Amino acid sequence: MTRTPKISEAEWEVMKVLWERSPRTANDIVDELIGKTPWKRETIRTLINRLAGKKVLKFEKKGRQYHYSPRVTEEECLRAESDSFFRRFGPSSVEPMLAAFVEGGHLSAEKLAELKRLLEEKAAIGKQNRQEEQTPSQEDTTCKPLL
Amino acid sequence: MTRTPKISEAEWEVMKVLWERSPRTANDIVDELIGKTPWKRETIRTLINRLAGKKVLKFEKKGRQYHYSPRVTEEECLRAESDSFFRRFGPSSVEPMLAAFVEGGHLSAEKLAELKRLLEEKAAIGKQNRQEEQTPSQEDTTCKPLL
DNA sequence: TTATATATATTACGCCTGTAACATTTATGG
DNA sequence: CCATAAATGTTACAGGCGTAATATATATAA
Repeated sequence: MTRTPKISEAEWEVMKVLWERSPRTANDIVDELIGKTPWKRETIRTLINRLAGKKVLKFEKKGRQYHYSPRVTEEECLRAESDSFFRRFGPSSVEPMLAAFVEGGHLSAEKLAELKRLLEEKAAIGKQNRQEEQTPSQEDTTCKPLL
Repeated sequence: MTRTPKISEAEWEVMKVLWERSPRTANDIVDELIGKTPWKRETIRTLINRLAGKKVLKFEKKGRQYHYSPRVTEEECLRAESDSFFRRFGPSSVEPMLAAFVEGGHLSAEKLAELKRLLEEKAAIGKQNRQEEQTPSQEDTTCKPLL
């Protein structure tokens, strides 16, 4: 899928259970989300249908019921959300954002180390690119032009 | 302001011009946004009014016109957005997010260094907190319970 | 074969958002 | 004092989202 359609907040919860494991029947999804959320079965069904409508889920009929699977990966969706966040709030947003993450205390020391490593790695690539006049280095993973 | 109300994407553009400089008259805001956006004057007026309705702008009447100022800082709004992003996408989102930022190539080497420093700093504080058994350290800025 | 259970499909409804048009008030120049 | 311009205020309207209720189709048990 080239461009991931907008997945709303509630819909995202549905996607999460499917990313975790799929294919799954509607009831299976419903059962998992009841208990995790305050939603009625019908609400969850609506979300599933909307996702299917957006073509972000695929399904095949097995007897009387459908088995759903994601048609987009969590990675690409997260990527799209990140890009969107960035477009929306601008470069100056990154630092407060990261600060919020870190201060939220949700990040383990390992995660922190990992992020630091990521930054170092990217800094190195950046430097290299600057000398070599823009070698795109790997498959271009960019999604779409800003705005 | 304890809790920043939701500021929509279009509204955010209005806030940006006010954060840049304020107070400003409605026309001043309009003039700046026409040219930067495809919006009609009326549209921008609507956005201003909605923001005022949300009490996120304050204004004082000077003669025939109002002079608007933000009632919330960009920092606290960004903070709220970051928290929300994080709640929504979970801890596993942070790395892809940061990766997207970095790979987007929007970040200068300086910014990268700054982020790294931030991480180091927070890692140190984290370590300290862990020994001291969770000092909550500052006013609780959390927004609302998850779901 | 038919009633029942169970799965899916259709419809609802109010709020928020993007995007304006139209209406009203008011300061100011004549 | 009054008309006009310029500012503000009111209303609109469709599409997305949260949150369901209701209706329909269908497999299976009796």
